[in-house]
Amino acid sequence: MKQESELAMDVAAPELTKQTGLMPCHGCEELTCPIRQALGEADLTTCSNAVTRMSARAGEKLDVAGFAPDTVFRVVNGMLMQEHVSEDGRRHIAAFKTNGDLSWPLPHLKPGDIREFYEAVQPTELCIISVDPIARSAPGSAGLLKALYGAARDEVSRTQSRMFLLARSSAAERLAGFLLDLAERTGQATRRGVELKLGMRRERIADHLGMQPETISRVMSSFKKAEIIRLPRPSLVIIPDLQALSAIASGVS
Amino acid sequence: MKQESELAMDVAAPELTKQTGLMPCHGCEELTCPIRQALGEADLTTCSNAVTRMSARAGEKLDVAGFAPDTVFRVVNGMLMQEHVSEDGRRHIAAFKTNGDLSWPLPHLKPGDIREFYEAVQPTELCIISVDPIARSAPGSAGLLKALYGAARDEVSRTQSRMFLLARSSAAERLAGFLLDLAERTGQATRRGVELKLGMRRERIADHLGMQPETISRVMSSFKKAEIIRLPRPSLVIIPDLQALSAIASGVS
DNA sequence: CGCAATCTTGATGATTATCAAATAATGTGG
DNA sequence: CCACATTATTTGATAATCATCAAGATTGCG
Repeated sequence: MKQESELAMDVAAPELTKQTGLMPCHGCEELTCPIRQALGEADLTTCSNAVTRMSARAGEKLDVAGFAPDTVFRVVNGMLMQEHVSEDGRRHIAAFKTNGDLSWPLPHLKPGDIREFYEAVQPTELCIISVDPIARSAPGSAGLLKALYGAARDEVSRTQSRMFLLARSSAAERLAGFLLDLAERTGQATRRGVELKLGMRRERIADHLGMQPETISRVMSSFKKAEIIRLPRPSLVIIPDLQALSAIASGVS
Repeated sequence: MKQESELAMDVAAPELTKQTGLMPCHGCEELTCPIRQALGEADLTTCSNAVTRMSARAGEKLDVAGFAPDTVFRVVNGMLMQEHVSEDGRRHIAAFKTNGDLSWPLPHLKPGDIREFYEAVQPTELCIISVDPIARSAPGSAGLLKALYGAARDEVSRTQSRMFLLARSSAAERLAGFLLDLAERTGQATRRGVELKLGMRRERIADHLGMQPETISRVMSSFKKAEIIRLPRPSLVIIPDLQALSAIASGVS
């Protein structure tokens, strides 16, 4: 059950690069971003260091320990893994965050608690947002808080669904659910079916689903044999029939 | 793995009783309640049906399906289980909510989705709150949203810790963690140690931890034999040394 | 006190983890 | 672009953990 502790944690001193310019969100086209919406054009200069836009190359890690508790991350594009690691090296990936997703750093509570990291699966751009200064000064602050509250509520719902999955679903159900989730978010519809590029290794999928990489591999093979998916390469999944996968995910054995 | 579907779901048409009086929070002493704080004394009459106080007897169930998406529950006292049930009867208890805890109803998404119920473990009083009308009209609305946002963020953290537990911990670790959590929230310090009254059956603990009741029983027995706990009755746990339990919870095997 | 529900314990089975190769994919320098 | 080294994935054999089934033992309640 225990995993080897990767003590060489290899957290790249965030080589994330600050965006040029000090006016946050100025000229940003992300219209679904709650911060962009709350900051009227007029106020783009008022809290110049409340928002930092960064980019991360595939594989880069960001140690979240130093961030204030009012911080929110927003993934602009690409994909970020939200990783939780315990003292003894056990690992769980709480979420794969993509386009427009928000993420809240886990507060560091007692010693012996889990630590949080973010790691880019693909080249990723993200914004690191300090909520407090914006909420204090910006005119659209009420709307900002409302939007953030709604987003946090949505996150609660998602994590609760995932708790159910982790508590009460079989290996096949978990993997089917994961593939469906990713397919909805990043899949490309083709004439063969939905094509899904897995940017992460089996080990990371296992960490997300509370399993071992060998089990991921075995279930993948079983799906392939049952022609639920095609698997031209380990990192490319083609789903001819989403409903078939969906049936497996919801436990129609 | 599948559990028998309890089709006779036995959801008592909420026999919850509306509190007398239409002025929400009037005279309410719950000073930690974010709504109570946001509603100035002056405005207690403005949104008279935004808050409903109810009480539930032990075992009563509340089907949450009818509530608007801006609803929040707040447990005043007692204990409420937040249950998630799938079509085929598999069940997960997302949380045991106690004093002052907030809970947000899970939105009902697609068919085949999990359904949510709340069930009182003990006699419980709770407030059912419609956020929108208060947020629109009350003067302390900014503070309300901020408090709710903070509470939702905390809930995200808790559920993420629980995901880690469900994904990566053994049966003994899960149960130890559960007993610690309850002990902190409802335990009574005595000279023998922390005394913990379990108001729920083994089956419900199992539903919370993603296990079977027999396994709960076995792990309990093993704790008893190792003198980590004493168990005078099935529903009474005495923890002489919280740290011993804590060590088990964090995987010091 | 006696019944019904709950809990405990034992025996067995299913699922998934672990260990160990073998195979396949990916990247690199010539 | 190819051969090779490296890393990731797959597959097989076996073990551990937890679930399931089936009695008993307790508990709590009327």
